[in-house]
This record gives sequence, structure tokens and C-alpha cells, in this order.
Amino acid sequence: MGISKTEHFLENQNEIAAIAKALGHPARIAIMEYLMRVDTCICGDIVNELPLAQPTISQHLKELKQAGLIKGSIEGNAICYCIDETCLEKFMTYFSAMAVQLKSKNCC
Amino acid sequence: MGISKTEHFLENQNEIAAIAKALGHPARIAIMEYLMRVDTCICGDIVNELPLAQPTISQHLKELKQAGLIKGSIEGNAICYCIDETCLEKFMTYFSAMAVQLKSKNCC
DNA sequence: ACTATTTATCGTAATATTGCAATATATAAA
DNA sequence: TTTATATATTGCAATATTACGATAAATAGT
Repeated sequence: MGISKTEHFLENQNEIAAIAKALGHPARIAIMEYLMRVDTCICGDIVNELPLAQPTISQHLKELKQAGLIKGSIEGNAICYCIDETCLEKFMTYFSAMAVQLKSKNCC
Repeated sequence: MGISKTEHFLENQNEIAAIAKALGHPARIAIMEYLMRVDTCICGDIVNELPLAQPTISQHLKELKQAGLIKGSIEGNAICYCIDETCLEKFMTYFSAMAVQLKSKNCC
């Protein structure tokens, strides 16, 4: 019915899925990569970097922010976005642990 | 317009996003965790584990398979699904590298 | 106060996702 | 060959996502 039955899954599963979902779009991956690349996180020129309209970028930023992957702070009349290390690390650690556990198995 | 403008992004960005997208649903995270937990990967009882109908599970498995995260082999009249290490490792490595690079930055 | 700049929000069209009942397919067992 | 079991596919309804033009809001500079 188009609704994810989130209530049937563990909180942790929902959390990881939400982060993965936020990362599940090339524009948002490109935004993350851009935020990595630039030294200062003074942004808005993301719009100039990516082939998408300003409202679309704004929407993607909103989704990344909601997932906890980035945080934004007001810097004059611009907004400074940057990656939230804690969230990224949590995400990475989850799959890193999964990959390690997988080593001790041998099937297929 | 509902279409991701994948042609405007780098191949690697599209690839990582596709894997993240496949992982962007709690049911699919739950399936991955289940495949981790069970020793043998003889599956189908995933349907018994998760609160979703058989066609729904089948669809989720299809998406994970298309993303390259799992592979299935016929085992009698059942099908044996298991995690594709290579894909998971690739995904994990991408974000691990991002997290490491992030350490050398300090903003916000 | 006025204007420019930057970012967010609203509204909307096109498309995708989620979930499942019904049904098909394919192998195993009898 | 018939029947049971396991999985996939089809079709469809409900909802979500993606993208963007138009417009709002908020701050900076004049």
C-alpha cells in the first residue's frame, strides 16, 4: 500500500534503513562528496555544482538533514552545511561489523 | 518529475546510491540481518521471520539481488539466498573512506 | 526603506515504491 | 501423473519520491 510497515521492525533497523534511504539518491551522494571535498563547508554553491534546480537541492539537503547525515548553521545570509561525523560513523560501523561477521561464514 | 536524473551523475555515485537505496527499507535491512544470523543460507523461512506476505518478501529479495547485495542459488525446490560479500565490502569501504577523510577536517 | 542575495516552502505533475491477493511456475514427493 | 511445497510474477490500490516554477522569508548591503 505504499507505506513501509516500520512499526513491525526493530528501532535500529528503521534507523539504519532511514540513513541508507537518504543516501539512496545520486544527487545526495554527490552532495555528500561535495561537502567532503570543499575545505570550508560554506555552501549554497552546491546549486552551481550539481545539475539540479535550487528548490530540488534544498529538498535533498532537507532529507539529508532529517536523516542526521548533515547539519546546517547560519553563516551571514548563507547557510553552512557539513557532514555529521557521528551519524556517518554509526552507519559505517553497522555495515563494517556486518562485513566482518560475514568473513566467518562460507556459503554459496 | 519522479525520475532521478541518473545520467547527470558519475557512475560511481549512481552505483553507491543504488546499493544504499536497496538498503533503504527496514524489511530489507531485516532480511540482510537474517541472512547474517542463520548459519546456512537456506532461506524462504524469511517469510516466517518477517511480518510481510510472501510476494512482498519476494519483491524485496529481488531488489536486494538487483543491487548485487545478495545472490540466490537453487537448492532442491527451495532457493538459497546469501549476502554477496564483494558488494557489501565495496559499499562499506566507500563510507569508511569518507569517514576517515572527515577526521582531517574540522568545521561547524 | 530599498534592493540584491540566499535559502526555504508551496503547489503540482510525472513517476516510483510498497504491499498484497490471485495466480503462475517449478521442483519434490507420492 | 497427481499433489504438495517453494518461489516468482501480475495487477492494482495507496502512498511516496523527484523535480521544478513560483513565491516566500530572511539577512546583507546600499
